[in-house]
Amino acid sequence: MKVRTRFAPSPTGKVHIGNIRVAIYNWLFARHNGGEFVLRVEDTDIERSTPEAIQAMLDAMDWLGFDIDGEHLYQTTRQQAHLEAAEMLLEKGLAYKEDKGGTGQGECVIFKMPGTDVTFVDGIKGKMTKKAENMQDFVIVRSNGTPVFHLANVLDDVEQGITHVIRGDDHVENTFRHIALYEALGAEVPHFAHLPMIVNRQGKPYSKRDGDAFVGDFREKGFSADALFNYLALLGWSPGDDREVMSREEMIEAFTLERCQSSPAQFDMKKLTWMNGEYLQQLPADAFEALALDELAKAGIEADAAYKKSVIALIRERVKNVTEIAPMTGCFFSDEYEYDEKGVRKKLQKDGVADTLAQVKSILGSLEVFDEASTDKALHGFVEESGLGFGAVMAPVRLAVSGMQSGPELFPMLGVLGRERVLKRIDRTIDLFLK
RNA sequence: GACCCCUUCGUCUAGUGGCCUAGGACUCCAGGUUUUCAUCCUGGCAACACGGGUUCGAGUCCCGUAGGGGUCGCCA
Repeated sequence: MKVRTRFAPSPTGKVHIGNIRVAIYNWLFARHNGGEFVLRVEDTDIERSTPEAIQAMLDAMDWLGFDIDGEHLYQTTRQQAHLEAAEMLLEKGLAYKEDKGGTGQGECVIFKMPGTDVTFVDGIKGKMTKKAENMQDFVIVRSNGTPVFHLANVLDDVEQGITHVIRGDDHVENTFRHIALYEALGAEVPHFAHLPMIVNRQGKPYSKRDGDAFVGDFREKGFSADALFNYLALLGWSPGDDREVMSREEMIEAFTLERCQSSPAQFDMKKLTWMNGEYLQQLPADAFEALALDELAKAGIEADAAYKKSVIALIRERVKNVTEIAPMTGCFFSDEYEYDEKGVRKKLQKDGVADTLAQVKSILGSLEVFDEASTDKALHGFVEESGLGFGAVMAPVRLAVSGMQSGPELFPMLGVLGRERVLKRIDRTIDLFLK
């Protein structure tokens, strides 16, 4: 039988990374087995399942590059079928009506547990058993006539032909009940696998307070979808060798449930950041350029196209996250950059620096051609003649033309900035700090 | 409290009875490269929760203990 897995989110707001990780594992499992991966929108909570929330969820899936098979199933369209199934269970005596707890709200439909132990083999945790005496009957249709999650979920999984239900740890208890439901319904029981949860820095499950755990937040923070996908896939699963940065094809090829961890994993922003940098560095030069150009546009930076490209090439190797690009290149596009205070104190405001900068300015001003090679040669010459150390000359120059203590290599930077800017900035620096 | 589950470096993990004086990655630290910062290279710190078994031999199997998590809704 063809493997078919599903992702069944209730679109009640933002998509949590814990949920998306479950989707990733479902997707990897399906693809590894040449099967299908479908989506079901559990939108029965009318209050919170707004069109916007549904769209946000779909956007997140799309951004992460999920290819979803077939049509999406919206649970609200299935209510009739759910109710008919409940009716059938009632007729067969597998469920009964009762005003549970005597609330006066009217009668609800309650599923009768079969009175036998329930056992299943979890794809991750192994054999799981629950004794009959530890399980209770449960409501499947509310007294207001609407189906409850358990009924809807099971029926829809049957409808969609789901062969493997891979979901969060928090569903383990439900699974015992669901299996009883499948059997009462005369449906084939699928395989189950329960993934442990992701926990926060304190080792606790994510709560609303951990506002940084939504897919959209990572997107806004400049993480690449591929890096996030890869990182999340590795949070609780490993290919069994030392590979970490992996393509989707490699992950699909290596993925098995047996290799999934059965204990919770802690989310580590530092490692995600590292991985994001790896993905950025792996990018072909033109792809990186396009990305960077986009960032500059977002920051409202306008400049000559060729100039922008040469600036981008300068910072290419140092970027770990696209959001660093605009701040890092600020001094190339505007004279209004800030000076690093500490750098000014340590490198600029020292005896002789004014004189050094004046000499550098005159040397650079008299160059026939002004580019990386010529500035390199001229300033090295000056360092030797003057007997000053490299640092004593280069650090003030860097600070003068960029305001920063660190940054791209100095000579390429001078070449890109061009003579006019460089000379003007040296002048200004002397005026600002050395008079 | 009852029921279910989990437990290898700070973190993610490899490990399916001998290849483990426990390997990799992130982080951190030191050194090298670099005019500077970053990159890069080299090295370092750092773990089998605890206690009993089983076995010639246990991180690996069994039993306890401790700690952690999940569930116990006419939520999903």
